[in-house]
Amino acid sequence: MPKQFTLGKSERLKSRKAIDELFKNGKRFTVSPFRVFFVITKQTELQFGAGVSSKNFKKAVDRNKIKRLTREAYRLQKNSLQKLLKEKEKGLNLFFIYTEKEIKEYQHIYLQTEKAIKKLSAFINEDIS
RNA sequence: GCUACAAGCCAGGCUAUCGCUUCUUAUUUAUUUAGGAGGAGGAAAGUCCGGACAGCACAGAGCAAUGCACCGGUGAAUAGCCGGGUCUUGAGAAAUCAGGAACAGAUAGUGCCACAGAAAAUAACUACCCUCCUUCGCCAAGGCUACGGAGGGCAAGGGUGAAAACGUAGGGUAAGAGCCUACGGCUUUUGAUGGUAACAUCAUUUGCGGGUAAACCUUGCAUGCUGAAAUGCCACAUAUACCAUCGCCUGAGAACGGCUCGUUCGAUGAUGGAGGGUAGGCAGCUUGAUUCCGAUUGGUAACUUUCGGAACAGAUAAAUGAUAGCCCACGACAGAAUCCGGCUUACGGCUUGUAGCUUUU
RNA sequence: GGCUUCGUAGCUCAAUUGAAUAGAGCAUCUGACUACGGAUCAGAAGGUUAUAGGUUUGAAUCCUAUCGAGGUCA
Repeated sequence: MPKQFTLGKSERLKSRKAIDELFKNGKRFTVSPFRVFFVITKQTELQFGAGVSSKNFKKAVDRNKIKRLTREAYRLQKNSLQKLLKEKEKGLNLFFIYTEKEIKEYQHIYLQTEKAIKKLSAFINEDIS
């Protein structure tokens, strides 16, 4: 039986080229602390990345903290997206950028990530129809 | 008890659940799953110094640029560290104690020193003194002499200023002056003694023409440049096309990565513009001048010799986390990116020592 | 990871080969003008020159360290 709540290397957005493409041509929307970039692809893969601007957070410790919290919230909630994509036979490239200037609590980040994922699944449904 | 400084140590722990990453064993071999082991710091930071390592260059010469500047030691090396000297600040009656020093040269040259002040640097001006001339005045008719002029003495005094041409005392003189003498201060030469040396002490000798070199500069010493986005290999991909300028051996330019000489190369050529393609993987990549502990050799010390033991991450959009519970001091500063040695800065707790203040006895 | 520039009134800038009260404009405050307000005129206040040391008789300026804000190199 495979694990559910994983976030391994293959599930992260790693290619520099793909990221450049995402910021150039991807769609975007904003949910409270995050600005979400995404692109719907033909490969059936869900790839995710997170980032924080060094202008908003000067200390590397703070940036790491936020990225970890974001990854954690995404990891526990990405299953619904994965299921949807399998049904529709599509892929998705995702990037979350933290835009607030203060560190929020995990609970808040968790809730906002949930909203973002709901919005994403709505976009996927529209794209198909 | 509080505060400051110095030294040393620690950098929350345990349990459960879900996760990340490296290595390894087994299973399967598109690779997945399971087990085991490991997984940020004292500053990982600032990038202020010094190296290792790598590439290019390495016939050489000159210029420039940058850095350093008391002595000795230490170490791979430094602007680090240790010890010493000199100067200096504070405390003290003193011995001494505790700091600080960018501590070569101002007699190689140039520049600058506001205001004030006569003058901020070859000493001029004023003032003073002597001789001569003129003669207002006085007069006992011999002379004396103000002011002024000429020549000479050049040197004390001149209220300022941060700073004014050694200080004090005496002699000397027409008036004066290190002009001379004594004491003191600084300085130059030579010698002796002590010390590896800086230097110290003593003797001898030469002087006493400000400050500023964190102004230019001079002297001595050192330095080739670049920096893991270095570099090597594999894979993939295209554009020997277009425009401008120069040039095709009477030579554009390139290399010697600051410049010049000089040397070598040099024609489907060079530079610039605009544009096209690729930005995947492996090595470099983590065990090395390594760090720590114990004993030991040498040394005042920094450090070091030998032996034994222990420890040491390796990511690549970038790994150490999240949630819940318990305990305590309720957790500060803060996240490796080629690797080491130092310095600097940020900061929680505990222990020890020193100093100060306060309270009680 | 490397290199490099800057920091002056609330704001935008001067003064940068060291020389004494650090200056200008806008904004602020007070007064005049007006029935009131604006504009205008007159005046005032506002600075530990980012911070801490040092050199110098004297530092915004020179030097060192720190803090902060940019820029740039594939």
